[in-house]
Amino acid sequence: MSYALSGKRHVAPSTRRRIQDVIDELGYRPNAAARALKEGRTRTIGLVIPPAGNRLTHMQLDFVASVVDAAARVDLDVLLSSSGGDHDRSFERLVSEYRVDGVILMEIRLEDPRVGRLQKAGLPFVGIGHTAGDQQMPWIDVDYAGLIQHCVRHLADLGHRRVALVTRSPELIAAGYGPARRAREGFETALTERGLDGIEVPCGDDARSGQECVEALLRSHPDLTAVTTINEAALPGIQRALADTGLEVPYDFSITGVAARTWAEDFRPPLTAADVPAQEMGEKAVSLLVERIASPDTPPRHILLTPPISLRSSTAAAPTPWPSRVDRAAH
Amino acid sequence: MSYALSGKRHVAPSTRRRIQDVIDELGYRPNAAARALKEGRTRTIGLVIPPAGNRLTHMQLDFVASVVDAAARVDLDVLLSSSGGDHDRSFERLVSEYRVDGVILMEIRLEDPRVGRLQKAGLPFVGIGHTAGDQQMPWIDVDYAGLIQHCVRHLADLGHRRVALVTRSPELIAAGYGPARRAREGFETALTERGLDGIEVPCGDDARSGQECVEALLRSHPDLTAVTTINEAALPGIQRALADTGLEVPYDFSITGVAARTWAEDFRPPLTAADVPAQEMGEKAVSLLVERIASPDTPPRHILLTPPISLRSSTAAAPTPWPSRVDRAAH
DNA sequence: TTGTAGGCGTTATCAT
DNA sequence: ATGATAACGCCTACAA
Repeated sequence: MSYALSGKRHVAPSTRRRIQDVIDELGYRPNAAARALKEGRTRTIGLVIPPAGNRLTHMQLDFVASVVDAAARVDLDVLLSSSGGDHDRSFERLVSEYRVDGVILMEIRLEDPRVGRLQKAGLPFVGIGHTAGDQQMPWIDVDYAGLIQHCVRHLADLGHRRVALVTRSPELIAAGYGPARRAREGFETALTERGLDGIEVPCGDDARSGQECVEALLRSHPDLTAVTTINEAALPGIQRALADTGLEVPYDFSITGVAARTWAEDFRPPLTAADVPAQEMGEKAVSLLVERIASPDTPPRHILLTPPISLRSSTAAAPTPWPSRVDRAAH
Repeated sequence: MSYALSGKRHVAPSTRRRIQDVIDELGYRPNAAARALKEGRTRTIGLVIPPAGNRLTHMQLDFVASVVDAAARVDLDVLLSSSGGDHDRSFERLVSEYRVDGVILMEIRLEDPRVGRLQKAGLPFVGIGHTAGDQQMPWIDVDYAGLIQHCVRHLADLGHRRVALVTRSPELIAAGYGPARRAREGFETALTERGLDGIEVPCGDDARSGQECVEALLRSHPDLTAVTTINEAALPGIQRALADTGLEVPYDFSITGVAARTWAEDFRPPLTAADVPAQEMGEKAVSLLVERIASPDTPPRHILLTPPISLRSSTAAAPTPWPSRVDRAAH
């Protein structure tokens, strides 16, 4: 077939013309599978998302969208696969049938069997999140420990003495979910450092859980004056529970944490929080993967993102314990 | 190669054993591209999502997740592609390089060039949403017209005389976005039918826009007592604008519309709304597509979903015009 | 029951 | 400058 006219070698205008006519007449379209077979690569990357049961958070959604975007920019297609749950077949197909040139693995667990699987298959991949061990793999992660530590310090500086950390669901924690674990580390570090009282509570990824969780918290710890969280989906519920209890943010109660920018800005009042740079993560993940595909034997790079904490309006000085709520009227 | 032992024909245990040994030793793994080339199908479907710029709504997200899920259940992979914006190359690759066996096309416009493109390519597809013309294509859609009509009737029954329809963004409407158009039809039908005053306002897909939009609405139409909407992303803003104005839902003001179940339930108070059955739509879309791929010449089926309107707590009798807000204290 | 050959559509190489 | 040919890996029909 005289198809080397994809610019590879020189061709006479007349021939080019003739070929074009044939293409038009026969409605010729190139076949990706044949090309993939010949070239040994698919120009497709796999994106492994958490199972659909656990609905994706905004952060994750933004991340997926930005991966698709970044991939499209370098002419890569994205094959979606949810792993975990009952359809691990999908993941297995991805890694074992040469369907993709590389994989982006979301929601890595501290001990994650998928990592070993990918390594055994020799398929290039980058993780979103990192495992506990020192496994040789490239990853991108958000520095939850540092961020939460920073948040708690901020609260301590404002005079809060007892703060709570609202983390993710019990199941996720039990499964060894990195961000939850590392948020805890940062939380405890800051607690010790500043001599604060802290309480950590797991919380489902939805408004209802957030509400119940904070209600319970306020009942059991009436002296609580601040919360920090990595659970953005719980935020509307947290807000609601506070409002229902008659606590006004930030005068009576401070909130801070890490969340997608939209959520932080949509919070009322706007949330003092580290804005997870989902867009940036998506772009970096793709370029890291592309790099990895090109040279699989380079030592893996790690990118730990520490977005700045945007000071908005959800944190303020701790209410003075006694007499309490009238104080601020005096200002 | 002697591995028609994928169950096709009978094979002696000894041979099978021998082959298995070789497989293990060489680390043989089947190659999807080769299979696709031979079989003439890819076992992959394409899912065309709106461009990442416009962040996906929860409805859309739920839909994507359920498509991935349903596809996995029948061992199909999902190739993601965002169309519109600047990366139409991605869409073009999808339709013209035999990368997928069929396509699910989200966010169909009333006049949508992609439909013609797919038809010309002879690629099976199903649309989420339908075009204006009588184009021969299978689709699944939500009956926005009927739903909004129903919502307005409900408001009329409750005594509301002037209601607003909060629709989607001006750009989307200008682009001929079906749901916006059809919501308008239903709105106007109900208005005429019941002799109500109505006003339709476009609104961006985010909380901020929702808030601004309702604030403007309340300024320009002080006698407004109810809103119906198809813009779920605007809901938090609508809620906020009302609260800021001191209007209590549902006593002073009623809200209803169509939204993902989560949003309706998370609304405060819980929203009387038609819950978009995203999950069901995803499953149906996949099975419609599979059917279509199997027999492309069958006349295309259409599925118009009319989910029931769940009566929750965001609608109530219109406040009596004069004297107004004290009335309900008397109850 | 098992081995072998040919072709799916592409592209790279070799010959013209 | 262009036409012919082989090979990527899988599947299947046919031969042994």
